[in-house]
Amino acid sequence: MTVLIGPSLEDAKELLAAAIRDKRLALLVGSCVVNYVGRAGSVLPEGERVVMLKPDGALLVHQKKKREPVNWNPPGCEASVRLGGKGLQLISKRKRPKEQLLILFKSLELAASFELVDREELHLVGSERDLITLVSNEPSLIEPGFRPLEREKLTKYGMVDLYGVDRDGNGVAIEFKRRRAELASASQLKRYVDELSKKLGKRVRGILVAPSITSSALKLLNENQLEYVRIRKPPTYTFERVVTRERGQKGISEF
Amino acid sequence: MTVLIGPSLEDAKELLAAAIRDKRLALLVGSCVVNYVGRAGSVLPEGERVVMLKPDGALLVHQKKKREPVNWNPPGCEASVRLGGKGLQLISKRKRPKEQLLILFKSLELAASFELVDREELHLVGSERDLITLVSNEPSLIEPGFRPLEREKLTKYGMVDLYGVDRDGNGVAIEFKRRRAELASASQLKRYVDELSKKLGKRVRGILVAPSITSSALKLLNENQLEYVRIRKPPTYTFERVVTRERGQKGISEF
DNA sequence: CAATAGATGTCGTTC
DNA sequence: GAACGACGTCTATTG
Repeated sequence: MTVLIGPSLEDAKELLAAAIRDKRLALLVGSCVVNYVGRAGSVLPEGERVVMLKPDGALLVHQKKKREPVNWNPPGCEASVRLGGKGLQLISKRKRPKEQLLILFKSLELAASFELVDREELHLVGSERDLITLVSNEPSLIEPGFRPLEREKLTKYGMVDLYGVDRDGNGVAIEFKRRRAELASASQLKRYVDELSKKLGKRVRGILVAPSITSSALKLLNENQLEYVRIRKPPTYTFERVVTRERGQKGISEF
Repeated sequence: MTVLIGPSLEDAKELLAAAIRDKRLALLVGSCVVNYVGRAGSVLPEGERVVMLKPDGALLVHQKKKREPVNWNPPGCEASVRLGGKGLQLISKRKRPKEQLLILFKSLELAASFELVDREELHLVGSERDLITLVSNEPSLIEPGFRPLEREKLTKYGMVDLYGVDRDGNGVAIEFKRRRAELASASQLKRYVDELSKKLGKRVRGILVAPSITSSALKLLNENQLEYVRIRKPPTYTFERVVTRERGQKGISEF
């Protein structure tokens, strides 16, 4: 660990150069101008920000608000540092797509580098994948007689989360959402069902499984004879069926 | 600015408490365990990370790789700090949706807080909005005789980027993408066109405008009599038309 | 607040 | 590398 408080631009340059060379994480706090050109382009006039350069080449510029960096470059980029007449330049280049981020420091409050030791990875539960696994192992949660056949079934127009057959032998395409389903999800399901029923030459039902749904998404489902099954989030995991009636009215029946 | 190098947990707690109280940005580097519960849930065993607490309540936990924080809480959250038997606890709570992030520091290499002075905002060019403005001001870029009528036209199933009429009086719905158009964009356009033609009771053409398109997205367009117009990115801004032919063949003609 | 869609989205996975 | 979709997406905008 190296920490410089209120360093000169020269000293900060040395620290940065060493951090890049030794693949250490660098933190800079100071007044800078930021310039980006690539997929889009941006200018950020001078102000005080926090800059983080990671060993994998990721570069973040954070203002004092927001979760998102105001400017950045993703992992895999090459950083270099240069001392020019206008200040300390930190340049990060990306090959494909070609992008460049230039941070020009006018002054620095802090420059530090760290050898972060971290062999751990995040363990996350509650993703869409978990939901699909749950239903695959307990298909009756969807409806009695439902038999899953294929997970991530590839169609010409995208991948169906779960494909199977109902008790009558109809195809069933299921799209899962871990949060409230919106128009895009209903569109997505419709796209799969259209393609599958055409390809298989038989009736394919489409079911959207989500904890809740927007009214227009539900309407889109109704108008296309698609179905919605509500699943309550863990640890409850209750399933309900929203019955599609004529004229887009809806009703809920548990089973 | 306050900087503590290798501080005790007690000293770090004081610094953090003051930073929260005075709405200063805090930076912590040290060994910690991170626990999250909310929309999903996660556990991250002990390791060295960088933690950033912003004055707006945003909280970021960064590992040494990736652009994304491994855990976080968005702006608007309430942070508090506590010294327990197991270490220094930094707790961040969100009201809606209810979420909680707990960072438990075992040891610290650095604790610092800053009063960032920054009145500047990012100026970005090259977004989708810029593209729509360009075409609105120069409609012939789409085709001769195209007349834009409404931007962000609201339909029952979403907003059309640009709506207008062609030289024959047909409706024209245009969807813009600043990058390569994929299946979702084609679906989106189809959804708008289906709805608009039904509502208006007349033929409504659908045009997807993008710098490039995936083959399956183009096929979906073709199969639904939708069109694709290629636009080269700035500073070039050239338009080409990809002619939709029978049987999904494609051709390109400039004009 | 809900809904909708963009984003320099990023990231993982598969082909 | 291209395509496709999830993400604790985040963020802005509009009703």
